[in-house]
Amino acid sequence: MPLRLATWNVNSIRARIGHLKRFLDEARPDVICCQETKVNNDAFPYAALREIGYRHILAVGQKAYHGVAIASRLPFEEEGARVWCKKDDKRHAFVRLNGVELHNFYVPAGGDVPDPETNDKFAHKLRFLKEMASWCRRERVKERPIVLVGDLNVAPLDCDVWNHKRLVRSVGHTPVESAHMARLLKAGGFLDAARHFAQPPAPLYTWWGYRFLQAFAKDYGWRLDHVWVTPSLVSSLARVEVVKTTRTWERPSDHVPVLLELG
DNA sequence: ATGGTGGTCCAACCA
Repeated sequence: MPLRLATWNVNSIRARIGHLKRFLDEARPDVICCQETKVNNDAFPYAALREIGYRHILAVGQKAYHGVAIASRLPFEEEGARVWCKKDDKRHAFVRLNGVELHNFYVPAGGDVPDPETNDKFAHKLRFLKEMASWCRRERVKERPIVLVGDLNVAPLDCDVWNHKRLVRSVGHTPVESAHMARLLKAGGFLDAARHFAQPPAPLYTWWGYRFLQAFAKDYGWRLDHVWVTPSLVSSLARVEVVKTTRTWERPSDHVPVLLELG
């Protein structure tokens, strides 16, 4: 039975609930993983999602910042969340469904200056990626059927940003971040599923910033949102699609959804 | 070289 999964940094699930419902109606994933929900669990829009068939919901939220959620048409066989870097800032949730473990991450953005000595946010980001890698080794992630998705806030390849040369010193695309991500991929034995279908040097982006108004029109994008699978799931990979159209909707999230289909 | 916008929640932080 095919399984359709989506990941989307919605940049506030309450501000984006209309877009989220529209996307779910059009793309019809079985499961959606959201990041930056920016809402406490007691104010989470459970009813709006249950009304359209996503009856199983795991919200891991807090007020104003961060927050992740998983909403599903299929029941969860297990669910949970983990604290990373000893900061309980709601950046991870996981469920098991159809025998597949699904991990939803929101990696710290890292601030403006790519120097861990002077910028605590950048140091936190690197620590977070390192801790993810040691978790992969400790939990023997590569031996299990796992899908890891989310806003990982790193565009690791030259063709993951609109201008590599110009952005190579910018947070999100520095060599040190790309190296951390490469080690994480290796530690979990993950395949970067989006790049399985859109091989370099094909450009592929999931985020176009708000600050420059023409960013989307000029395709000044970054690939910050990722869908990875462990080796036992590689043979069932059917499709990955970046759904750019949501970025054209009124008052959009700066990120767009990524769809993953396992056949 | 700089600043630009958007969300949360009403000042200032984060992205």
